[in-house]
Amino acid sequence: MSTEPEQPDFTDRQRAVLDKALELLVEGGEKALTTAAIARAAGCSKESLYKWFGDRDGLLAAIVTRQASKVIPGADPAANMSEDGLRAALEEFARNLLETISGDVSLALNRLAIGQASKSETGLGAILEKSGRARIGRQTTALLEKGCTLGYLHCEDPQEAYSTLYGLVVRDQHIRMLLGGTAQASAKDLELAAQTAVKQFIQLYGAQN
Amino acid sequence: MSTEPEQPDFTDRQRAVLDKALELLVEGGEKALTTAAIARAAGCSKESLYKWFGDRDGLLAAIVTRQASKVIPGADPAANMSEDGLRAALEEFARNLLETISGDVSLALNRLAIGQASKSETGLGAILEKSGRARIGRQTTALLEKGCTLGYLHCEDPQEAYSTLYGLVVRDQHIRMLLGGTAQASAKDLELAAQTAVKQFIQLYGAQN
DNA sequence: GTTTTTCTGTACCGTACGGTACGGTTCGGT
DNA sequence: ACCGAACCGTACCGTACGGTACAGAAAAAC
Repeated sequence: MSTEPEQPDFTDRQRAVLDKALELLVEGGEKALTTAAIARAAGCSKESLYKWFGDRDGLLAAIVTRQASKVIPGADPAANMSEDGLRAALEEFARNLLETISGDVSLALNRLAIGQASKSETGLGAILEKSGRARIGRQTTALLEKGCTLGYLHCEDPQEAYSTLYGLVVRDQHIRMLLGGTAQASAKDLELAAQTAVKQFIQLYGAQN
Repeated sequence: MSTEPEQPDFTDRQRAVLDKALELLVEGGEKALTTAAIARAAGCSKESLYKWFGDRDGLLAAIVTRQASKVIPGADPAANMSEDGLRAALEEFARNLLETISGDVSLALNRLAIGQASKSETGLGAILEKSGRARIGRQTTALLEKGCTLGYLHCEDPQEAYSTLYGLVVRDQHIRMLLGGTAQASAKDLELAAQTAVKQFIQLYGAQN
């Protein structure tokens, strides 16, 4: 755990293979993600898969890592912004979050990581957590802090505030979708949900507190 | 879907087998839940398993159904209660919810259902949803409605309010734990989290709104 | 006590999958 | 033109698991 050269970079070819594998995963679940199927779909040999990724677990980890590395940086902290700017940024965060967690790719990856959670110490969940959720979390937490220093928000612990915001936005949608329930409805509903969540958040953490 | 004779009742023996199977599931994940292992642990033959439950999917469904049937009714709607009584009831709901979702059994069952979500139309997720989450949801929604009629709360849509309460209570704890992250901390933190969530909820939906 | 049903334990079958071996091919380097 | 590395395709191996068959014990029926 001390010195990890940690070569998370793959060849273009390997990345393409991982993308193909992810495609398979999305449309067939984990059971469809056999080494043979991946090799066939990606047009490579099983031997190459094992040479590149070690074993099946390594392959799964690579898939998750690769996708997690794709998360876009998102909007900047915005040097000086208005109160409405903050609200807009929060609403965009909420919209993005809802869109992301209801996406096929996100659902497939989360299902995969959750399925592996009990066995095998590869820790896909940790990868998802660190590369995906935590990163966007840190970003938004910084945004909240900014809102605090600008006097728009009043919170003692930005971490805590972020957690609350997350809860207000996601509610039980994520677990519902993971369990296979009907996907989040139209973009209209999504927009409305985002607005409602942010309104409630500001009601809790707004400056008039 | 119209007429479901639906014989969810099993022999005592069969129930014992299902409990043993659940035990296996909890401590080993789905991969440990082989028919042979269940038969060995429960002291019955594989043939009996197939006779009683059809096939493996039927067995899994039976496990989930059985456990879902165990959810305790919880506190009554409480005929006439004080405002503090409402708050106490809400806090108890929050505590119970956090305790439940962080329990080994709940995590194992949710992981199982999520893992099966992509394939096989057995719909374990639907069973969990209907028997577990929805039931307690309806109950608490009724509680919120009561709070409204008593004038303690001010909400247009109790369903919506319940959803918000859920989000405030659970935040991202559930998905974090499903992904394998460290379990919820001490009972002290749990109590504090419940109180905070209810306080925020009342701030949003309290009568002074 | 005999018969019939239900159960256990074990052995068995087919299949699917993870992982490996190997011959043949492509391709860049020199 | 030649060499060697990387790679493809396929065949192969071992194993694990879902599901079935069967023989004998237990127990219930009569």
